[in-house]
Amino acid sequence: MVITETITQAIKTAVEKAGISYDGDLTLEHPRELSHGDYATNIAMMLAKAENKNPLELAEIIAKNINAPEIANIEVAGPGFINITLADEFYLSQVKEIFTNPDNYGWNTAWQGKKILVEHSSPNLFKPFHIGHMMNNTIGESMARLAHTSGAEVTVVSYPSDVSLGIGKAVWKLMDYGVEKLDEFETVAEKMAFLGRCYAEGTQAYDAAPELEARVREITQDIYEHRDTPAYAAYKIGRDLNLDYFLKMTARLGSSFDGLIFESEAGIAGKEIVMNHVPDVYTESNGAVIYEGEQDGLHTRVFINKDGNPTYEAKDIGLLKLKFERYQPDLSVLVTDSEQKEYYKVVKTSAGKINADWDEKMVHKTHGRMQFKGTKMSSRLGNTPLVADILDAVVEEVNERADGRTLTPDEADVIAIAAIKYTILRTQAGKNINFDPDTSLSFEGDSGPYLQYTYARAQSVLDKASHLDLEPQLEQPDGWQVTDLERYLYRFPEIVDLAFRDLAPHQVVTYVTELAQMFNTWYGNTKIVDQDDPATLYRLALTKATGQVIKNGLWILGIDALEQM
RNA sequence: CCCCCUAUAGUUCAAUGGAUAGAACGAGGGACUUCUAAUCCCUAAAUCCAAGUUCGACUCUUGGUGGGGGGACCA
Repeated sequence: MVITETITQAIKTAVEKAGISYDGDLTLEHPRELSHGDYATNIAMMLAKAENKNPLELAEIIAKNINAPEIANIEVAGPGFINITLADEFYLSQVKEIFTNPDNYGWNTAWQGKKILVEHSSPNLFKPFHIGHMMNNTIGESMARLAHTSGAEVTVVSYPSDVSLGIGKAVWKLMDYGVEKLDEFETVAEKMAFLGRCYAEGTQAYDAAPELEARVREITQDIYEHRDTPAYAAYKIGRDLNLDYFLKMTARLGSSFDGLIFESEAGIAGKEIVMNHVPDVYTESNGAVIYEGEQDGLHTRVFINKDGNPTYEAKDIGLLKLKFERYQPDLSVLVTDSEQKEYYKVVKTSAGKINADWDEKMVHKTHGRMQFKGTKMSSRLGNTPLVADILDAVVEEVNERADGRTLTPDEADVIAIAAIKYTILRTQAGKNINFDPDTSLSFEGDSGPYLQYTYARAQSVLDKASHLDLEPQLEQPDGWQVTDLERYLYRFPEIVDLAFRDLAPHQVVTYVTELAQMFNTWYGNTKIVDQDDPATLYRLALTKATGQVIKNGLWILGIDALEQM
């Protein structure tokens, strides 16, 4: 049985023995201070009023009746907390767990046999891959990995925007420059930057010159209908370049996709569904088909415009259908920018009236924005930092900091990505991040590289021990003083479970950072490898266990651990 | 005008309604002949304002103020 359940049961039994009937929930938490114990419950304070007793006295009575082999000590403290300290054998048993199943330590089976679908990193082909996409990718990838820890079968999809008026504008600009201009750029990144410029400049030109509208609409239609025209040919070139670049870039960041669902596919499916549900779900208004969100406390949105074309809303309905048909998920997670929050509520609510699963089995998670010193970025204006540029800059910074070490280009890349991902994931998803490339990216203290460094440091210790023929041993030596590490390691599965339930990677960040700090402090005042000290072997076990938990935590964050740095 | 989100050290972030609000950066002071100093130790420094609920509030409620997002044919 999981330790939290064991203790919860022991407390419930104790409450019963104290002659109190109570079958509500009770909170079991880790006290902020390790000196207060490993778990604490506020049950006495909660019951005191109803029982008309002093909370401290009540706590004493309950505490006396709590009994479990895993518990070493129970104390009543503060306003009526019952503090529980676990037994040395329990800590040891958990370190053994880590050794038994290292690569899956922390995972559980709550969703075994079920399917979870995650959609993230959906690009707009022709728009550059900028920092906002990186936020989405980082957060989405981590949520997908959290889903994996639950034992579920996880499928990851992306939903590229391959048709839109905006793309028509970009293609117009591309043709205006001449498609052959693409050949002037050597690297793919430069070609991408150029296409991004076409998108921004095409939009500007369109806004400034109304006479362009007819031509742009024609191009857009060429794309929709795959007409054999120069515009469609130009579009194909740009689209394929972008898609290829997108897949390579996300792979570099550590993501892969099991499937792509294109906006053009979803549009066709969506229009049909929406039309089939007029007037029971959607209604006609001013020539358009809308959903009246006011009936649900939301706002009205247009699903099919007066030209008969599906808007993004209808496309999202089509997307839902395709997702549920193709993958039959028990839970479908969508990760987008928070600007789509209110919008998606309308889509989701209306979708639920067509198929209840589309609402009930669907979770929309949003992430905040990167704000650059208060300036909202806008990819449309083309002044947004591109992921490629940011990575280059950070890699350069990493190499400067390497300070005598030899880093391979891959290692520098992995460290740079860790630094960026950490800044994104440390904050609760949904909140905006104030990003200043000069100061936000840290390589010291709370940072991705700090975690990587701590892991590498642990490996280095193990390495040294190994050369001395010293191997970790799972046995607490006589007179062993339990360390903070042991009292923290066993919490990892709890943290992972909590983080999955809320799809909140930042909880993993916080935990792994604290664990790393504990390890480094321990490292600082303990000589781990000491041939004359028999406790060395158990210290090596702790070192190995800690490294493993850091590595597993980093995996959830989508950050690679380095064996040395 | 309406709806949603948000406000914590100088800065960037933590804190299932609990005990003395934690880290990191920056500032000041220390620690490498010893397992990796991208590290560690010490010091100073914070809950937007006003009411309310509660044994107990950064957390919940109401009203302000500042910031962000959204509000019919963009995505």
